[in-house]
Amino acid sequence: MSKAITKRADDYSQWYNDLVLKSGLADHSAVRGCMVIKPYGFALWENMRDQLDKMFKETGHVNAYFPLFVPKSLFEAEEKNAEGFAKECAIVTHYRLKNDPENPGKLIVDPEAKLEEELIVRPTSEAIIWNTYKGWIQSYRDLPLLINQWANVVRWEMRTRLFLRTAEFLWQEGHTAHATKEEALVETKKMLDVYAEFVEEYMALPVVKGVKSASERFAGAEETYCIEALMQDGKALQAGTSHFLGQNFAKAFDVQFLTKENKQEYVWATSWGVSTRLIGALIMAHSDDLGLIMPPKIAPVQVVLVPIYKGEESKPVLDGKLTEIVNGLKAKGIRTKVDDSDHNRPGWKFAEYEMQGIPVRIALGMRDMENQVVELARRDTQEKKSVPMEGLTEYVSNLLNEIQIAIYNKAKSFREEKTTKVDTWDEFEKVLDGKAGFVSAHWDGTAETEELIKQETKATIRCIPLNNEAEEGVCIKSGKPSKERVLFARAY
RNA sequence: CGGGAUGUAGCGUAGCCCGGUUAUCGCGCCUCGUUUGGGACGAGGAGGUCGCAAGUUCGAAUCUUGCCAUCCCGACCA
Repeated sequence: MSKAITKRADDYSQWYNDLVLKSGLADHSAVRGCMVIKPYGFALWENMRDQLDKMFKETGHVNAYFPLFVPKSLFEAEEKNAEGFAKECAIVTHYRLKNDPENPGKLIVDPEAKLEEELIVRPTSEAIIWNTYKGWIQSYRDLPLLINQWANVVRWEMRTRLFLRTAEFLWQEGHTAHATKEEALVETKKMLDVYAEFVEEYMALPVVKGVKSASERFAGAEETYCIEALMQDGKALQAGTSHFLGQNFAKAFDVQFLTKENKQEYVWATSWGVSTRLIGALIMAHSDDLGLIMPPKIAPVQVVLVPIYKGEESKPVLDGKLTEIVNGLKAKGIRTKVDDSDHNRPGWKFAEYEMQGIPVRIALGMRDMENQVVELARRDTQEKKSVPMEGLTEYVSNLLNEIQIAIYNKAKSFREEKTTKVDTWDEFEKVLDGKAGFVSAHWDGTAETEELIKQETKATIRCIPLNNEAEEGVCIKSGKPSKERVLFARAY
């Protein structure tokens, strides 16, 4: 019975959904718009989280934790931020249930237990954090304050999608305070670089670093930097953001410090975050019709070993050899799994671990024992070959690195092939509807034109790339002059 | 919240139009045995408020009404 799933443009959503469910990363939950992250999916998230955490610490940040609930009065303090999130908040209004007098055995919300002030379940933590920072910052000596938190947040989206847009999701959010604008800007860009490095090096996913147009900016930010990735259906995905918040939150929460010169000044702020959405990006960018493809550096299991028994007497022989191989791999820090269960046959196991995207599979049978080889299959290219047992650990270790690079290069050439420069409106529409992907085009810089383009084509400005070259041109829509190209795409 | 579709076992489904035995089939699950180089085979077995509620009827998975949920398309978004 085949579990194969097909990736076609017209049912990409279905393909994606099947992949998430069948690979064992996550399940739909009983709660609307939420998901259950299963152990395999969580192991992946832990690997990503640990690596990011390490990178945050290397750049001088420390972790802390702030409350889930934000009193409404704090939430509304920074007006733009509050307005931006107002339409997607879960709100706690009561604190007690009681027995339903009309319905024995059932509970109702106790109307007596209404909160005087509603609590907002954080959709992001700027408000509660800046309210706290107010008490922590008095002097320039308290700065910079470089704090990150790993947390869950809730955004009551109309439409949800596994990993990409769930009502509750896991993320990290960094919130920093600085004495000067320049320093805060450096921090904003530094963290964008950290994200780009993580996503490219560890997730093998090339990204475009850029800055958002005003209308795509984070609510309450002066400038939003982002990394944008391209999925296999030609749609773009925002993979991470880093915001320069100016003094907006400092002013809203009255966070001032005394400078060396004994002057009161408002602090400068940044915030930055990535979420479990990155897992969605990983799935959509690398997978094929056989299932997931995990980049070795973050794969929960890097090598799976499958013995192929033949008769009772083969078991101790093969098990012994497998233990030896596994010990060698483990000594090199390689994450392994041995599947010696006898209720599934080898063919079943092969298909199953391909679905899970385990980068390397080693099969060992009596035939191999005679020849002192193993059968080694790599997930990304589906190549199979016999490799001598002698020097196997070294071979596998090198292969994992090679696979990591190969996956990245594949995704990168895909993106390059799907990035098109266009100079006319006709061409613009044609590319979006046919080839899709990123479209690099001139834009007059106005929100009106941006909105018009969005209305007519559903394409948005993903970003203004940071490494952009100055180039004189005319806007594809309005014909007005433009100094640089921006990146358009349809997006998730 | 607008437009469309769908709810039958863990999953996928037949039956519904035209009401009538014990609700169909496949996968998965459990037991025993034989197997194991690409998703094994045989025998036996467990598992169901047919989304919920009300109505019509001698009788409802099937007809009617209301509600709920899910998915897809819009608006919104990490």
